[in-house]
Amino acid sequence: MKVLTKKTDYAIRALLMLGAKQGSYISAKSIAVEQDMPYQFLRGVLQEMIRHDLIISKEGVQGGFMLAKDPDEIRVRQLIEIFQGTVQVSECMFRKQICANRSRCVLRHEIMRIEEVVNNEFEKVTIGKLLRMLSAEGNMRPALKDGEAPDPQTRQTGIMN
Amino acid sequence: MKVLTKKTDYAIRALLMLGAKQGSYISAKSIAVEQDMPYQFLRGVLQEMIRHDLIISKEGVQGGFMLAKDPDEIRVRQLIEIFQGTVQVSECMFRKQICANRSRCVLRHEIMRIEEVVNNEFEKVTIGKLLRMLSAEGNMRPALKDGEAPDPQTRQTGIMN
DNA sequence: CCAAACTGATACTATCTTGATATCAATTAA
DNA sequence: TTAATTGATATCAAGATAGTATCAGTTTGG
Ligand code: FES
Ligand code: FES
Repeated sequence: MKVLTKKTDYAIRALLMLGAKQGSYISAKSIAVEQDMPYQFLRGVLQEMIRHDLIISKEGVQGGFMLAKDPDEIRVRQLIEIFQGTVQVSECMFRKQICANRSRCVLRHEIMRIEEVVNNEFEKVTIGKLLRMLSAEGNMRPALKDGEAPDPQTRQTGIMN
Repeated sequence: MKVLTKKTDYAIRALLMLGAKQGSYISAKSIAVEQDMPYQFLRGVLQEMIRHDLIISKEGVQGGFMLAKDPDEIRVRQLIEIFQGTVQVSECMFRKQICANRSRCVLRHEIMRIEEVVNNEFEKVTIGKLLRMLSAEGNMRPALKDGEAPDPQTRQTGIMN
């Protein structure tokens, strides 16, 4: 079971980059290069976030993207909703035979409670919170220079594979 | 985001049927018919559960499947693990640039905590618990007779669509 | 003004996961 | 002995996710 898909993953990381340089426009290309994401794919993700008013854009030379709101108001929960849809229990359980009364179904009840817990937790995690953690712990890394290979050390330690 | 896949869904429902008639062998066919599941697909699910010692089987005429343990010891969590694998946060986040130190990463920390909460909750839900709820609330329904159409009333009310 | 650096929009392809089917051998009860 | 059953496995279909390509429109700096 995968909690975060690539789109959500890329979205969060892109937002963190924008959050780290608030006030200036950052191009999709620079994000893609620095964070090693597929350019066109990332662009789609960014456009989706524009539609949801999380970021704004400027076209043309020197254009790019910028946060549209306070990082503390951008919640991972919303990102998950945007890119992965709301949590669904199962297409269904217990069709005909069982569960004559849906509202009283235990399993359904349990699962909806769990769903709520998960949502509440992701609600608490904001881009702002993540940004503060990153800067506080000095985890921010310099971008790769042109043609430079990613540090293999980093690949193994700092990263979830 | 889908919490339970078809396999887990079918597994739970099959186990409930077995649990409702403990001590006798129930054939895959009768489960498939009664619960309206694809026969061969269900068989795969049942075999997987045999491999994990949740049920036992008897071959040949009058053969079928039977619970291998107390319903209270069959946990939805284990079923999810069997059919959907353990919860994965994301294939990865924050590769090169960010998260030099994986163990200190906020997001990772948050997500793992959430994962634990979810697992704990599903751990509590057992087949036995579900069985008791079902019988207590009179939710058990008679099987469909040959060629009989599912009650449309039931389709709309008793069921999660 | 024009070329280059950008985003907007959208269509397409590839890959992976899930869901479903099909087949054949082995077993067992009547 | 035959029909009902499971064991094992191979294959296919459908859907979701991931990634690519293209072209039109906008902006800026020379
Ligand atoms: S599981 Fe759907 S109503 Fe009970
Ligand atoms: S998200 Fe992977 S280590 Fe932080």
